Amino acid sequence: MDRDTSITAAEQAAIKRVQALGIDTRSMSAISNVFRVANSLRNYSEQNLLKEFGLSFSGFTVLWVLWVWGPKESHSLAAESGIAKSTLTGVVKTLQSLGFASKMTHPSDRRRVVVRITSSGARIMKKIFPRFNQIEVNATADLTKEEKTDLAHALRVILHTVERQVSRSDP
Amino acid sequence: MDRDTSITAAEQAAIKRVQALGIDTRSMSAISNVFRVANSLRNYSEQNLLKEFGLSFSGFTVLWVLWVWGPKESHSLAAESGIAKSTLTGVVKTLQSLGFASKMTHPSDRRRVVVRITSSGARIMKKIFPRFNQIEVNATADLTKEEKTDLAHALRVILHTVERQVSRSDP
DNA sequence: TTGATATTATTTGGACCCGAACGATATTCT
DNA sequence: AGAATATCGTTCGGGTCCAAATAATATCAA
Repeated sequence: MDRDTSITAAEQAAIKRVQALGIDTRSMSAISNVFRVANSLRNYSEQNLLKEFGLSFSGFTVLWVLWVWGPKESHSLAAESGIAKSTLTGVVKTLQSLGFASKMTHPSDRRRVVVRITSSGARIMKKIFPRFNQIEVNATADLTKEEKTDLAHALRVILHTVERQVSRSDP
Repeated sequence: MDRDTSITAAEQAAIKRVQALGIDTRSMSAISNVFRVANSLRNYSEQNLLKEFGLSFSGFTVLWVLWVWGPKESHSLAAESGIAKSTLTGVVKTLQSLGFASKMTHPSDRRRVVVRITSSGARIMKKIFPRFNQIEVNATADLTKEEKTDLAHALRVILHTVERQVSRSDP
């Protein structure tokens, strides 16, 4: 089957709407489609995979970070997961109630908290992640290897650019 | 300046963690970076632009859809905005309180509701959107025109692929 | 040593987010 | 026409999401 590469009606309407305003539609198309794909895949994986284990996308992300990195302190766990510290408190509470994560106070600083994945959490992760990856494989099934590599590459460039701007406006 | 195209430490750790599990790391890298970029840009634009107008990213998206398409009924407005109908109720309520949107019952079917952008909302949108586009331009500043086009293209292919899968598993 | 300052995670308040249940309205069937 | 069915948007309950305020602990200063 020929793959479908057409611009959606929404994107066409958007371009038409802004073309008189001096908008860079090339950048707009690139970024707006990032949001569309992320949203679509987030919903899809929550519905068709994560729901089955009582996990939200954020819960899955946090668990994934713990699985990849091992035990982590709250502030870096939140940063790595892309959520605020205050949000992390709630997400970890949910993960604890599911038995997938546990908390302990830092051995030398009682303000700090170390979060770790439980063996049950690791077992679940070993089951979920291949299925999550299958969603990733299916989503990119109509791209060639080179296109996938180029896609990841371009997104990394954007990520570095944005992070540089964030850190510059941070103080 | 040479652009930074390096893989982040997080991505390296992730690849190392799953390489023994038969995971397709190429697809993983492509998709996980979509999430990272979307999350990063969403937070950035909320913090540095939308907050100033009392808008959430979702509120901005809904207003954008109304601006592009004109008045819309709730169900299609929700679908086009990528949120659930129940979520839309609250978001529109917020937009109303800001004076950016208004609701009316459908002329021939009193179950339905038609949402439209107000003139104040349109005025705000004309102010916000060029600035939002500037964020998009900055984010993609280190990509060539061709790379931006290819990026949008690849993302559209993914979008079509995912939507096809969704519609197939829908009933 | 004790008071001031800084750095943790948590709580709070309000918005978002979803699916499921609900009530109102339309449509279809007999 | 009247009853059953379908289709709207809203409400509800529970989790996520954030910044700002708070509480607990650690560090610095005098």
